[in-house]
This record gives sequence, structure tokens and C-alpha cells, in this order.
Amino acid sequence: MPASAPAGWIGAVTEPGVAPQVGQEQLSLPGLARAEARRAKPPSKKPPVQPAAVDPVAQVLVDVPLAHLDRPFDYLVPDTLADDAVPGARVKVRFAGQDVDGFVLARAAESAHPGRLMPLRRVVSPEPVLTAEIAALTGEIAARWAGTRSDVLRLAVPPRHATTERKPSPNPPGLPPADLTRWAPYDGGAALLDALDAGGSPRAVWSCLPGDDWALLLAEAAVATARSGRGALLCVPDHRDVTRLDEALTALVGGGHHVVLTAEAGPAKRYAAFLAVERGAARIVIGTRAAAFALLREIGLVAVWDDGDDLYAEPRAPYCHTRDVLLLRSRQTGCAAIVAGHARSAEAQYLLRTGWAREVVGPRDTVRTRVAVSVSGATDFDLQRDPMARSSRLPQEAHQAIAAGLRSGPVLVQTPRAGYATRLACDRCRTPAACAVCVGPLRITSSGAVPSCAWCGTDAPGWTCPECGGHGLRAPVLGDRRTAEELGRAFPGTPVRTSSGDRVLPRVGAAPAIVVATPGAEPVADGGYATVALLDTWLLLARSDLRADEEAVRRWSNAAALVRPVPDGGRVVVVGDPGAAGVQALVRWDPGGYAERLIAERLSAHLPPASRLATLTASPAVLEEVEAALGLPPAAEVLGPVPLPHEGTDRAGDDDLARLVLRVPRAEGPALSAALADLQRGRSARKQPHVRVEVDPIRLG
DNA sequence: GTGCGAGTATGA
DNA sequence: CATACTCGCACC
Repeated sequence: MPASAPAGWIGAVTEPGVAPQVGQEQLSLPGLARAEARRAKPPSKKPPVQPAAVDPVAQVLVDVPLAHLDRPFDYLVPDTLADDAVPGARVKVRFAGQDVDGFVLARAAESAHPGRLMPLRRVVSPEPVLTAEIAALTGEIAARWAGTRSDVLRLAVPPRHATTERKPSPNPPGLPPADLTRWAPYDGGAALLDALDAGGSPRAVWSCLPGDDWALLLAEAAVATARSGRGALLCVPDHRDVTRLDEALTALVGGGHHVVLTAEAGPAKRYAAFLAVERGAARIVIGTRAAAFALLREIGLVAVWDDGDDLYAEPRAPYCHTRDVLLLRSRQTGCAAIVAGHARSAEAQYLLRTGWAREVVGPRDTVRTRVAVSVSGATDFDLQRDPMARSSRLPQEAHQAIAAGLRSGPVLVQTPRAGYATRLACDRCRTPAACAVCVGPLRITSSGAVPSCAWCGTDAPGWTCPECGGHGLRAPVLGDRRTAEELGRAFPGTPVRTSSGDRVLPRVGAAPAIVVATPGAEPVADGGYATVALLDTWLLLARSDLRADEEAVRRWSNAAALVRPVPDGGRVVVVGDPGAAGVQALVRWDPGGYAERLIAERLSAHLPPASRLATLTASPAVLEEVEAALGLPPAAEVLGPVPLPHEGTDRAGDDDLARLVLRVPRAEGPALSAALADLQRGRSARKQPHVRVEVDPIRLG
């Protein structure tokens, strides 16, 4: 093979070009010319690179952020690196005159590149960290979200940690027998588990019943998959959920069968877990969104818990979503998929609508044995007549329900975050108080202090309501600590615990106690809560977000699901407007029905998942130019551009940004993504200013 | 991103 | 006519 290597491949491509130049330059400095020329020579004495005997061409994906360079480049594999430059290996190559990192995508016998090939400089590590499956997956993700593979690879492959790599990973122990029976109450539950166990690839949207331990059920699904000799990948929103799942798996089959993959673990631990999976040391992988790319050897199942949680939206380019990453993986490998939650997202519902997945739910009769939701509070109509009606945060019915619950166990009280709570409003008409200088929200940072603007800091000692002329201000919600104090007074002698923000309790005991928690920070109670009370529900609904309702229902459902079953529990009391759609959805406890309603709304509003939507953010001038240049599919709608309001914390007067919204019917989604990727490639090749592209952004703030 | 070649402006 | 500079593009 070396003999048949194309002529001109033999290394040292630099000196023919460099030497004459050096010579010419030196003519103006005659004294130095010869000495310099001699010094310039030695590098050229490097022996010519001997190409590898077999497959001397490496197709390398270089790590450069430019969209138009997002394709493989061919390099010559020197004989010395022939064994290490395996597909998937990290390498260093010379690219455009500088050393860059890259991955070997494949080896080949010859190159289609007409020019000379540069040799690989170094194999950083022969560990095949970019498998064919993940290479294909990153390609699809880049295409779907109109980003570059190098961006996706940064998410998919953790930074190397050499010390960790030298340590061998253990071999997986045999799976002990385990009782996998918790799915039996669900329609289609037993069938799902049997299929996984038998090596099948079922696809399900699963609505977990209140009172069930979702972590144990998902652990069972993973164990069933592992028993069939395949890998299982379970993603959860945050670290607390990882711990819960970790404990569930350990309880079911002991340690050693699963690996935890999270970004928060630190570089060494993260890379160790990543390698352990790649080397086949464990079949079950659990983790947060960083785990979605785990290199499972033979993937049998992907699952995502509570896919509506916005922690699944990747904050870095290309802003992909864990649920969609996992679904792409399932489509690509043909493996099983479970999209799970107490509430159901519109996206999950869409999988049922198209017939791609089957519904796995508890029968209505079973739901009634788990939870009974009642509403207590003023309707919006009542509030219009008498704004003060809201001042009773804890109506009589709610008070009674909490008291009744406390007779038999812990009571969970969910109250919206303190972050929302500090914005002041008129105490007569509820108009939010805005700063006279910059229209930012007014806040009180310590009790008794003068209200001031959260954005510009201006004090507002004598505020007057622009709507009703009132002068009184109040915090519309008191925050969890004040709630705890209030409840402590209302139920003297009862222990009150709080869980929120940076002080999150993972679990509480079965003894009677009031547990005040912010949404998402609710501790799990041993045996479940006797009663769950949801306070100030109007506040979650009042967010301006498009998904405010869906998000509120999700958060309430997650809290309500922690209640123990009906005979001695099941009571969930909602303080809020009984007429609100979200509140009604909770009362009916019909995740499918509510999700169907969401879909109908999205269809008529042309929003995802019924449409594919993209936002482009740049200066107005750039957007104008982009709009003209875009080759959009025929049915595309173009909205805007509209100027983007400055972020609260941004210094005012920064470059003014605007946003363009594009959307197409779902079927034309790939065409839209392709048009946007084309746009980015063209712009990066022409060095035009950056345009931020987000496909199906989680919110349209 | 960077380096290079083509093309153009500029000065002797 | 030679040199200096900018622009555009390719990068294996």
C-alpha cells in the first residue's frame, strides 16, 4: 500500500512554499541571509511521513465553530499512528495553519480531495469516544436545530481526563433477579415491561399515577431492558431526581449495574462515568440532560421523566431539548422509548396522535382511589367585585383540609417562589408597581425599607398607582418563609419545615408536620402526604409565558402526586380560581385530556408541536438582510422583526437587538431547519455578523 | 478564526 | 513598473 499511495502525499508540504519566500526576504538583509537560511532548513530535514499500510486516510471532524466548516476533512494517517487513529478517537490536526482538536469519523483507503493531505499531528487518545451512533446522532441534532456538529459534540463528549482514562473500568456484575410488578395497575403497563424484557422495542407515553413512585417504575423498566442484554438510558430534570432514581435502582438490584452521568459531578467523575458506559461496565445510565448522549453499547431503551421541565432545554447552542434528543435516538436506533410524567406535555401527546407511541395510563377507577382534588377560592369575577377577596390566602376549606391532614401525617403546602413574591403591586387594584425611571419592577429588599427598582435601583418613596391613584403597596405573595410563619401561627404546636431554593429537603418523615415548599422543591414524604395544599395558584398562571398554563399544571401535578392514596389521604386542595382552565385540568386529573386541549390550542395558534418555529436574533439591519436572503418553504410565515426589550440586568443602551419569528407546518419542519442551516453556513463563510438561531425555543419571552 | 492569492490602489 | 494594501475565500 505505501507504494500505491498517491504521489505528492509524502509529507513536508510546507518547505517548497516557504523556502523561496525566506530567501527573497533575506536578500534585503544580506548578512543574515545565509545563517537564517541554514537555520530554516533543519525542520525540512524531518523524514517524510510514512502513510499507514491500511486505510491511510482519516476523515476528521475538526473542532471549529464555523458552520461552513462543519464537514469531514481528510488527513493522512502516518504509519506510527495507524493503530491509534481509530474511528471515534480524538486527534490533533493542523487546520488553516493552526493546531485544532478533532475526531476521527472514519478511516478510508483513499481520499476524494484533489490536493495534498496533511498528516495527523497526534492521536490525543485512542479511546473511541465518538461512536458511529453518536456521530450520526450529533449530525441529526445539528441539522434539526440548525447548529453545528462541533457545538453538539461539546455537549455529547465530555472533556478528556487523562488520569481517569488510564484506570480500567470494572466489568458489570450479573443482574440479580428482581420483582418487576409495579406496572401492573396501568393499562398496557405489564405489556410494556414484558416487551422490554423480551428484547422488544415498545414506545410509550406514560402518565404516572399520583402516589406511585415514578423512580421505582422507571427503574423496573431499565432493569427489564438490561435483562434482555441491552442498555437503558433514563434522563431526569435535576440532581434531586437523579438521587431518587439512583436509590430506586439500588433498592431494586443493588449497586454496580447503573452509572450516574451528570455535568455537575466535575470533570474527573463525569469522564469516569462516561468511559465506564463506553467500555460496557454498566448497562443502565441515569442522569440529567448531559446523559442523553451516553455511549451505550447496544441501546434498548431511552426514557425521559417529566419532559415538560424547562431544565431539559439546553442553554447553549444549538439549544436542543433532551426529550427530542432521546426521541431522535430512538428513531435512529429503533430502540424503545418512554416519555413519562405526572402531567403530559403537548409534545408527548403528539406522539400518541401520530401513533408513534402507545398510551400507558391508570384506569379512571384507579385514579379515583389515588387523588381527590378540590378547589377553594375566589373566582376572577369575585375579585373584580372585591379585590380584597384575595387577601384570604388560606380560605376556610383549605384551613380545614390542612387540619384534617395533620391528624394523620405530613401536609405539603406549595407556594410560589420567593422570586415572584417580591414584586410589589397596588394594594387596591393589583396593578404591578413599576419604576418611574425605567419601568422595572419595584421591590422591597428588607422589611421596612423604601421600595426600589430591581433594574436601575432608583428608590420610589412616594408611589402612586397609575390605574387607580392608590398609594398603598403590597407584596402580592409573601414567599415561603412568611407562609411558614403564618401557618405556624395558624396551627400552633405543629412543626413547620420549609424546602426551597438552595435549601431543598429531599424527604420528610411520616409524622404530622407542615412542609412548605416552592414548586419543584417538594420533598418526598415517607408513605406520602396526608394532604397537599396548593396556594396562590393564580400567580403561576399569571406569568406572561405562552406555556404558563401547561407549566402551572405540571408543577401542581407533581406536588399533588406526592399525596398518599385515598383511604387515608388523597386530599389535594387548590386555592385559586375554579374557573381557570389549568385548575380544572388538575381537578379532573386527566393528563391526556388536558394535553389534547393544549394540542388544539397549538394547532390554531401555529405553535409547536403543531408547527416548527424558529427565532432569529440579531440587529434589525442584519435581520432585514437575512429575511431577503432566506430560501423559506412555501408555507412559511414570517413574523416581525420586533425590537427585543432589554433584559432586566443588561446595561441599557447596548446594541439594539430584534427578533424574527419564522414558522412552518410541522411537515415542512426539516425544510425550515435546512434553510436556516444553509443561512448559517453562508453567513459564516462570508464572515457576516452572527445571527442567533433557535429552533422550537422553549419560551417566546 | 488565519493565511494566502488575486486584484487594486498608490507612489517612484 | 514595483510595492502596499484590501478583499475574499479556502481551510484536507
